[in-house]
Amino acid sequence: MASLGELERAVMERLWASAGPVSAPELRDQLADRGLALTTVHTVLSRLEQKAFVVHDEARPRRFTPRATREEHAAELMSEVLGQAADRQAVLARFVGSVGDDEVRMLRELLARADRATADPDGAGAR
Amino acid sequence: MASLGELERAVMERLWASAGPVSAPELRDQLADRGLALTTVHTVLSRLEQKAFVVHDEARPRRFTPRATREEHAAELMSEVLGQAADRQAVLARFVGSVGDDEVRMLRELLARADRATADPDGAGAR
DNA sequence: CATTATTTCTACGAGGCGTAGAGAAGCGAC
DNA sequence: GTCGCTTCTCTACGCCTCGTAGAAATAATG
Repeated sequence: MASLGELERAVMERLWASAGPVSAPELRDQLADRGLALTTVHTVLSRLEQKAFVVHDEARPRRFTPRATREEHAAELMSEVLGQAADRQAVLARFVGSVGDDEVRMLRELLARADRATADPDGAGAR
Repeated sequence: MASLGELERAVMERLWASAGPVSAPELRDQLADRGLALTTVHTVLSRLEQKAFVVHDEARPRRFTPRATREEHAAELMSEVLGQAADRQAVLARFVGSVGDDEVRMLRELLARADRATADPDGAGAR
């Protein structure tokens, strides 16, 4: 996956933090502390679009939406790293070992849920 | 964590694939298909050292060793991505959902092991 | 010591990214 | 419909990273 520069990341954070689509002028205002010109925001947005991080609608002014949620993006990155590894088990072992107790608990719970979903694909028994 | 360029990554792969420390001339030979000058290899190695990806000994010629194994590195990357996320549970949920059955099995096994380790920190009961 | 191998220092070109101006195009007020 | 403001597109430029390597210094070896 393409990586993001500093400003690109900041813009993505704003988009992710927003409930709905956001226009370039709105982004410029939300990033007012940086004192960016509107055209700068436009440039960054078009680069983010090239990298398939955002899409825009046809409204005027154009409003931009992230292609994935922040969480989807993070999970994609993690999967990508894992997927490139030859010895996935070793990677996962290190990962589980390095992550905090909270995360281990979360994983356990998620795996238990995945278990139920596998045994009962429609989830009928859980409703 | 700093990211790696194309050649930098190729060099790391070579180092990871090697049993022990590797010298610059050896690396040049192992990457012979690229036809690199020895100085190019040196430059890359010193950049990798700046980024703390490798260390070298004091022998002559200098021999280079990765700071972490390939698996440690991958796990670090994954932890880093997860660590930066606000909603880790959501990220982990997506991650578990996107990963294959094999990986889910591995995770289950690893968590079970972590369980035993927690209940029995010295691992005495497992020996 | 002379020659060869290694290491360090410096540099340069390409590409990514932060930055923004110039000019075109759309939109609301009159 | 024209005017003025807002937005959008195109182009550019400087900095930094990375692939690349020469030149010069230093170490090893016969």
